[in-house]
Amino acid sequence: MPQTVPRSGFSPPSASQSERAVPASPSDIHHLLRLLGAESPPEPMLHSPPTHNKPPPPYPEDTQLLERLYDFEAYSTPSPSSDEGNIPTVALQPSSPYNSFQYSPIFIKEEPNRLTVPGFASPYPLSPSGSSYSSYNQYSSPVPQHEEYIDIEELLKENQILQDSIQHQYITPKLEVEEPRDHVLLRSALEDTTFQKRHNLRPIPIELGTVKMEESSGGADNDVLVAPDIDRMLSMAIEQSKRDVDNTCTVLGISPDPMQWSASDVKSWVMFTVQHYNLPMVPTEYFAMDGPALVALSEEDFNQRAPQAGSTLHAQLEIWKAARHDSWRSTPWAEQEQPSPKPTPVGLPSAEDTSEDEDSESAGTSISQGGGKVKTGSTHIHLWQFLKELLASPHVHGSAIRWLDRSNGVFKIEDSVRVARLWGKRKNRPAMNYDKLSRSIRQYYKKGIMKKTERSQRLVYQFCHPYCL
DNA sequence: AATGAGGATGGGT
DNA sequence: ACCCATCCTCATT
Repeated sequence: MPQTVPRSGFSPPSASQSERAVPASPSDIHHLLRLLGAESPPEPMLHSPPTHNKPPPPYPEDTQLLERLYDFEAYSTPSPSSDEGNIPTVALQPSSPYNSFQYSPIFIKEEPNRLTVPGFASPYPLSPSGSSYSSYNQYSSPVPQHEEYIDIEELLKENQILQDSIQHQYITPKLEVEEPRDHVLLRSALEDTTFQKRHNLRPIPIELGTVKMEESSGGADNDVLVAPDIDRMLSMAIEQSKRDVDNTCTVLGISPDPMQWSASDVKSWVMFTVQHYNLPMVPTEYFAMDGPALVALSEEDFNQRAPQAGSTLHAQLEIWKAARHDSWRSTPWAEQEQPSPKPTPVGLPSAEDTSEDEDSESAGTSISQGGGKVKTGSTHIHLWQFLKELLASPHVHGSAIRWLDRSNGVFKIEDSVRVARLWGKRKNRPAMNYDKLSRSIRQYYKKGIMKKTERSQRLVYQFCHPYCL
């Protein structure tokens, strides 16, 4: 049992008692910082089994995990046509949908086929034809491309302002190392590297001298992080993770409550998370289930389905589950503003507790504080432009809408409900549905923006030139 | 039941 | 005027 520290104004969202333990002794911190500063990552066991006696499962890539945590790309913003967003992440795809339609073929990593593992029979076998698996090859894993560089002076300036944040960012992985099993929530929360990505930073060791707190000039040892500071750091890290959850909700158009997810939502979430953390591709057949079923899976279940990505997926799901029950839940998720230090929304009765979250997703401007904005985009966007935006982010929306024939502007709406939901969110039309959306699309026939496909197929539309360019 | 086609109407810009 | 959003009927899958 790790050493614990008195809780002081920090309470992880519905974390079990075992998850509340925080390693905080000076030796721990020193050890962690040393590990952080070292170029070689610590034990490749970010998601190691509960006991240290047990040999770690094979995670071939985990020796580079720490590095990956600083490298992985963030999802792109869904509305490049608007410049109001300021998401502190590096766009995965080209930033504009109007010049980014050719994604180069990218080889993706794939989870080894668990069906070949002796002694394990997956309840979610590949489809008979095996074709459904390959259909996701287009959702390529991100290719690290650090094309964003900033002025060093600007960076230094911001470094000063955000010094606390920086410390959090760098300290987090160590806690994970030290607490491989516990702090499931924190483990994932602390994986956030928004700041690094924003500034194209490499992890650099933080000298303890710079970590000391302004207020702790008294008798406290300069080399010691006092408990409240750690609490504060963890709290901020969790806040960041909440923002990520929130952003992901908006981007994917799914509820923040995994229990509300449909099978399609689960698929989207799995794909997104795998992509987001640069994990090996997971056959979505293994997670062909709805939200409640997914929630019911144990970590072992996750690992069986995805030996390399399972732990992270499970940890991420823990975050979502926890966030669901946290204080910020009372805010309609589609327009959540992140409660910064004070998470108590005033005057907001928690009446709308559960159940109809899926329907309460009124559109919103979604501007979150602190960690950046949820890019919602302009309300005055045209439908055809919006559809192209979604099409331009196959890694995010590929399960909802995708190109069938890019060169001819033929696309298919795979999830009419979600596309309509996203459209309604963008246009601030909570009552939007596919019936109305499709009516608008059909208006394009007359306007020459779209046309009927030669062989009419359900949910398949085609842009006219030059709108498909 | 979900989707497609298209008329009618009204609102917002 | 334009672009939907909404509601509607009827046809098709």
